Amino acid sequence: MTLQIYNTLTRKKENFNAVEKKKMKMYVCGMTVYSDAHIGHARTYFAFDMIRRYFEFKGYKVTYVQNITDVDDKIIAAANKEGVNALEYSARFTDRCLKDLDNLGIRRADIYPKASETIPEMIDMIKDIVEKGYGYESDGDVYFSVEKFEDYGKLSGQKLEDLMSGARIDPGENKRNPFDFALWKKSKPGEPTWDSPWGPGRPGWHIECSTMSSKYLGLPFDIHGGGMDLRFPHHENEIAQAEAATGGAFANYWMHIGLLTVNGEKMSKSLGNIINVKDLLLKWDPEIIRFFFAQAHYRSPPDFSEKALENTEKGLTRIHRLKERLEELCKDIDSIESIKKEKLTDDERKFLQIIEDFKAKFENAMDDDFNTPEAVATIYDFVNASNKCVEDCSNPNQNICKYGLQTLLEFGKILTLFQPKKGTDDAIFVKKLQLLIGKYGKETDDEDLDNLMKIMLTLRQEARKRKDWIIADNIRNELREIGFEIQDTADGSVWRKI
RNA sequence: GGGCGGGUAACAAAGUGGCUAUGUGGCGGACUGCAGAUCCGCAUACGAGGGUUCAAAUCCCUCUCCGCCCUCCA
Repeated sequence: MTLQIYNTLTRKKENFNAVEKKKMKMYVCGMTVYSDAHIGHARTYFAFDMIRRYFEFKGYKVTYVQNITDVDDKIIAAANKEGVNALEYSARFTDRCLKDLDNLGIRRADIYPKASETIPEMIDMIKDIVEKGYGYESDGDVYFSVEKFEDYGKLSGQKLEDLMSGARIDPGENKRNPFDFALWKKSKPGEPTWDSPWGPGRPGWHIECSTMSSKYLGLPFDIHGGGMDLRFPHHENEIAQAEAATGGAFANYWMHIGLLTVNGEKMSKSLGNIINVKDLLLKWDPEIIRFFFAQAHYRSPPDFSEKALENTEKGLTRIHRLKERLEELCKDIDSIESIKKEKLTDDERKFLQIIEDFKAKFENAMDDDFNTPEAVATIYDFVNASNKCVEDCSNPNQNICKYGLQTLLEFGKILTLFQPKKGTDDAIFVKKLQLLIGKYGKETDDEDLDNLMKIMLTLRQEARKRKDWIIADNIRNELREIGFEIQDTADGSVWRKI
């Protein structure tokens, strides 16, 4: 199956055809940097990270550009309130926002162009637009004339007259049509200002994306994306500007990410329910948050809640358990030897088939417009089938286990799973274990986690032998409290960090 | 008013003209000293009404309800 993408422009799923063979060039509208990154940003950039990863998996060389809007009304307002320079202010938040997303485990784009560093190119594009008759100057401002651009409305599926009927926008004294939008804004006191053929001023919002995308990717490029909210007017205007200026096509596929809600409500400043990434990370493992995103299709609006994260965590743990189980089963081998089918037992052949099914189904799901919920379901199918298989075989073939593990890791990586955890400090666990061991009358200054756990489990095993279930259960509970889960199996007790 | 997208079991969330989605939760069983993990089994679905079809939750029509966008927003 070939990769299909739902294109907002045509409102259909289309086969993906790259502009340049085996390359994928993607531009995503980035953050306006005047406050910390929130979970809505996270959801959108998770989606594009996943999309980029899947293209890489498919063998594409990806160029991913995500702009930083660092010149904007809200930034200026916030900076003025604090009495600092607007560009310094936005530089500070650029750093903070990108770090928030780093901490969430979302991989960075390849290029983060800033509006403030692309002004000359924007002025050039505005000049082209005006020269070709699509823009006009009006008292130091420059506007785009939507009536001149025949295709205006093609992305959002609206005609100009439709827009007019429900218009609630300010006509604007200098505009010829209420839907005309600013390409260049005349300088006002207290604002960052650049010189231009129309006098001092600053760029309008929409022009930066038309300019930066074409500057870094060339036209046309493959995918242009952003949050659902940007479809109109932002993306509509971007198309108008770029295609008016160049006369050619802009982006081939438009992708829009469904907006996240919080406890069933739209997330907004006025409702006061904005959840910052920083705050969320205080309580939740980033992998759980990312996996929560993966469980909803990128075009649907997921509803965020603590309950949802709790459920996500439980499911994710099952996947991790299988991963650990397979790791244990194939720990003696470094790499897979070629698997000779004719030499396999029935059970082994069955396991191999489970893995092959998993591969086919996972890729099919992802090829179908990045259907991550279905892809996740194939992971669970794989988990269930593997668990059963491993249980049925007394001594599973290590090569096949390794093959299954590698497949799981490879697909997990596309969904951003299994990233190395950030320095969990063992020292605190060591300390707690030493104390617990002391409580049961043994002293140790051993600082090796495995050794300490071995001591604890031996203590418990002795209690179990003399059927002292109270001590045995206490030890199990106390270990759980300090972060270790104990399971008694036929081959003895095993532990894992919670 | 215009545009877009939805209504699936307790909840979340895919899919689809006939074949178990999946996860969390619930019930029963195996295993266990108990628990946990794991496995097996069970229950609860496709907003309403028409139509097409051998067969529709899936296609068509009508109705209804919900969300988002049309103002800054990922």
